[in-house]
Amino acid sequence: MNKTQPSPPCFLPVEEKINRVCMRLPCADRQHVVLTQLFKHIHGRLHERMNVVLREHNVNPVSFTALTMLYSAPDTVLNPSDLADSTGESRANVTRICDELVARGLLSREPNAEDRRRIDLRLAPDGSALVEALLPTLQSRVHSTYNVLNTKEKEQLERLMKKVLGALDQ
Amino acid sequence: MNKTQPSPPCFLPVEEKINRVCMRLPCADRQHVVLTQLFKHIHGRLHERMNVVLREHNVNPVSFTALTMLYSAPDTVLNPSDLADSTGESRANVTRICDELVARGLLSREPNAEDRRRIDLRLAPDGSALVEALLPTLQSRVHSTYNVLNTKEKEQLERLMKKVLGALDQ
DNA sequence: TGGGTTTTGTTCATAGGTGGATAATACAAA
DNA sequence: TTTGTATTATCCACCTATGAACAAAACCCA
Repeated sequence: MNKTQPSPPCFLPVEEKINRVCMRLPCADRQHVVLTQLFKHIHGRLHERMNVVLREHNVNPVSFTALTMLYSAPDTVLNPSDLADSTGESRANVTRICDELVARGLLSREPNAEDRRRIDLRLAPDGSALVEALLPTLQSRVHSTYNVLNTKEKEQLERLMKKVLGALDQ
Repeated sequence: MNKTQPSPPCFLPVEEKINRVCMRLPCADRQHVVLTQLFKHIHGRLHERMNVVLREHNVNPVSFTALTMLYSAPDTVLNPSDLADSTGESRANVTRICDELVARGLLSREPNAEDRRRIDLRLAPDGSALVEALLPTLQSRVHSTYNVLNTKEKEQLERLMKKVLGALDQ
């Protein structure tokens, strides 16, 4: 059971630079900077890998997240602002994304009967089909990465990240 | 000692949606999707927090990372492609960033004597001063987040993330 | 019933970022 | 030397994302 994990080669040069910064600026906490950079790098790689898979189907990560959120919604219907909340994108961006998805026939816009300010975004059959086709591929080509961790490690990682996110939430 | 960490409120709606997706698509591994979303959300928050601090000094995160990498370099000199590697940005983007930083007098461009294709980017005194002024602020307003974790948990998190990054590296 | 305040979705100007083409230089091999 | 290939930095066209401003509709409360 290894206690210390060797830095992956791609991260070594970055870690060296962090070490040198901290030598010049003793106030900086090396480990905290390292953690932030790790988050940045991992997120970047994950995003890039998703992009490779999605680009083959002419979708970008944000559009795909939107489709997935719709897929999971009751009746596969959401309003643009729900979608903005779910995806973390700005409402302006959601408008643009939906323009494109509607043009491709992956979802439809319908006026909401109860509140005339609202618009119902409904996932079209082609949209459902796309989500069902892509998720397994993402599963095997992106999410499978986590299988370097054993069950206990995955649980630890989930727990620690939720703790950090909670602290970032205030 | 808590074994399970409650999901922070901001993440609950996302986690619910993930659960519903996985109910409709049993092939999807719920935990892997959750981990990926956690990386995305944490990275987003960290980036946003940094932005708040940096914007007060009219710098964006990429520019600041570039300045920091220069700050840590021997003689505070790097070539544009070194900088692209260090920051993870494209070389085209580095050119644009440096245009701006040079215009603000934070660094200078000098021809490299040994290889005339190269350009030496040298951190100017104002650039050093900016790094030294901003790092402690980032430390207290961003990196301090990690203090919700105790020493052992920080080490665990660092170890687990390095393991994941290593797997993403191939 | 009115008046102000919120919420919703959209538009627009602009900033940020990328891939591909390009010119200049270095290098390697015949 | 010459010739071809690689590398370096830059420029350009294009795509993506954001914040501010806006109009329309809903809400709230005196």
